[in-house]
Amino acid sequence: MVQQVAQQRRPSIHDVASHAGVSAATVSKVLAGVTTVKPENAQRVLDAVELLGYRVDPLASDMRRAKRRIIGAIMPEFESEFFGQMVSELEGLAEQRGYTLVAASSRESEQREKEILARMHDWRVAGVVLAPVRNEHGPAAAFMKANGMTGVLIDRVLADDAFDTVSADSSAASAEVARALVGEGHRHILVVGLGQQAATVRARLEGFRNTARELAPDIRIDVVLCESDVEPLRTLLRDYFSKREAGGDRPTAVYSLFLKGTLVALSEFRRRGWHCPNDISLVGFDDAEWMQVTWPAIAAVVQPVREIASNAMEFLFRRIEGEGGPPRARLEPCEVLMRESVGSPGSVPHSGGGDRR
Amino acid sequence: MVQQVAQQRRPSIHDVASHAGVSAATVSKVLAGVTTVKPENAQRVLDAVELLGYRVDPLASDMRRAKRRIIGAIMPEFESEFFGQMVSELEGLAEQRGYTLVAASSRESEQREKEILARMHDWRVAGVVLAPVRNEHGPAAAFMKANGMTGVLIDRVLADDAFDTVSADSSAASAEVARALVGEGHRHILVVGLGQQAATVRARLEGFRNTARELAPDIRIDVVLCESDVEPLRTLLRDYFSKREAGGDRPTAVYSLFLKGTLVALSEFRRRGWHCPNDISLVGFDDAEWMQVTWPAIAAVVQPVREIASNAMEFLFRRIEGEGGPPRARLEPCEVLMRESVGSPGSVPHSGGGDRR
DNA sequence: CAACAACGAAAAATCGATTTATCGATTACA
DNA sequence: TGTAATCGATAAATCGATTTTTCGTTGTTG
Repeated sequence: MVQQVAQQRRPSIHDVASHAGVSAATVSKVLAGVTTVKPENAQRVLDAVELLGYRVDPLASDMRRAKRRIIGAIMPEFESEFFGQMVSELEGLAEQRGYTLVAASSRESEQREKEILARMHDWRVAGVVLAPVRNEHGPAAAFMKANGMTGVLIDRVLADDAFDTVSADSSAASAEVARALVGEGHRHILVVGLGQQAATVRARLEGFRNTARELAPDIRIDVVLCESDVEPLRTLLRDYFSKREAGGDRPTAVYSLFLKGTLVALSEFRRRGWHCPNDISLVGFDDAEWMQVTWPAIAAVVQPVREIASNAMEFLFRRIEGEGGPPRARLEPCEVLMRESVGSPGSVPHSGGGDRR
Repeated sequence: MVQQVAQQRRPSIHDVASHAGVSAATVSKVLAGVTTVKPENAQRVLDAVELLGYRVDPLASDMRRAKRRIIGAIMPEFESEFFGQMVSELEGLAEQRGYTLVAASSRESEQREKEILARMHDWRVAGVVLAPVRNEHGPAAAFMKANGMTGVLIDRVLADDAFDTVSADSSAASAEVARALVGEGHRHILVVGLGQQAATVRARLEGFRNTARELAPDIRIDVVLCESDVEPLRTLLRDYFSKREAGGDRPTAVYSLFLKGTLVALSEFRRRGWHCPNDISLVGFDDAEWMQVTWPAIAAVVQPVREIASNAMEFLFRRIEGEGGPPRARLEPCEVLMRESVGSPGSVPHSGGGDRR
């Protein structure tokens, strides 16, 4: 039985060694699974470990290695389902490999992002999973490059010349959204995005625009981008709709390229008393649990969080283990859930409930 | 200027020492702000630090202390807004004090919770902020006690004989919800909860029930609890409503004691084609961003995340600094946002939009 | 002028592990 | 029988800091 006494000082490897009547080196070897230890001694070590309730101090253990068994994860925020799930997945995957995940949030600030990265470098983490605030060309990625850090870039990123990247296939998903909206008969669509996420926004926008124009050359696509913060979008959107409504040529559908945009759009619809899909259709990039229980259920692009996480970790650990070769850029396919918020322009709403995944 | 060369090995304190022509001990003292160093030498040390771009290795630095400058945070999950915000807040507060926050998710498993705690103990964290899966009497808290760890319990917890606790004042908030619902004329209300969160659920339920009965002695309060998992709740709720509808005595309002319950309730309403608040009113414990943009906006109890986090950290650091005295149990007041999902039984919906906080 | 306090900095011990070098005992081989 | 190879285990070095101890100078005082 383990001796569960509330002792002030935890037993060290030397305590185990003296209890077992061997040296600390021998204890270390037994615990590392080295076979050149006499079975009898090994057993005595294991007994002493059991008796004292000894556990290796991961900090001390990591001291002697150049790379510590720590993976750093930097997310733009923790508040959203997407990044919450991402951290959760990454945590599990790191754990599986005997690593500890240390997660930090950059709070959508590139300045903070870099500071966190510097701190992770201080910790001599074995690798970093970075979901950059803006894109792969930010100061954080530059810092990683300059300091020879091992890392993977995810989410708001397309490809990089130094790091492996993993992200959702925004372009393909957007093309599918375009097919759906054009198929429903929409010929005037507003796309809402965050300009800051340059690469991703471009991919999503182009993927949508190209397919839409291909299917309906006469289509009109308006774009409202807000540069950095989300809050200005509220005003931008309000002004946009006021102008369009005055002109009598308002869009019949909105495609939001990011979650907060979907919320802002819904908020604006509610302010104007518009209902989906009768008054306007809505599709959002990024799914959330609530979207399927509202009236109407909101159509959304589901990002493959699990796949992104597992590929990112897979890539990362290969690099940690010294694998060379050019950086890989991986795109994971998304699922598009067409729910009740989408209908034909001026149609009656769909019947029946939302999907139940 | 800092020499930003991608060097293979980072400079150690000895490198700085030899560059400055002093001993490592002196470098350490200068960096710690000890004043017994000759100004001239101090300057040379600082110059060498600048030149080499030296930064202290936090792991090595922590080795010599009994408690490391690491705070562990254990949350039941990362996916929800509530715990996401919580981690974000805790991270900031730990950072302010020069500590690193290592967050882990127990994934609603007490088994995992204890394992994580053991790992944090291995790391010799200075303190732990634990949001237990169930309540303060779980194996995790017992482990902390048995090993003399410093910690604070938050959220699903009321009071403890060993640790400070900080949580939302569920009881008061529930009383306010009761006043609102009874005030609207509801006399048959269903309360939905998770039995596993014993203490919290009891506080929320009793707070609601006591006030409701006080205001309307003839009120009927049904309770549907599901023990551990959320999924069974879906079935329980379906059966409950089927039976009630058959009996012709279905409730006119639902109060969900936790977020997922609110989602399940909404999902069940949608399945039955019921609309809030005409067919039924709904209030949920725990607010989320989307609740104010839906039709109708969902009434909710807003937990004071920031206050819980800052009090928890405040308590924790006081204990880390050796403060004694009996454990404190702190309750933070909630805000109740009565939105459009609440109305009088059989009434027409409220006019106007949702709130814009 | 000898004795002693004060000061600043170097040397050494320490934290808790891992890894390399070393050492003694046994076995193998010439 | 003497030397070499092998085996198992220990001593010692190492990781990168902090903290305690020691030591050499200066400066002060009786």
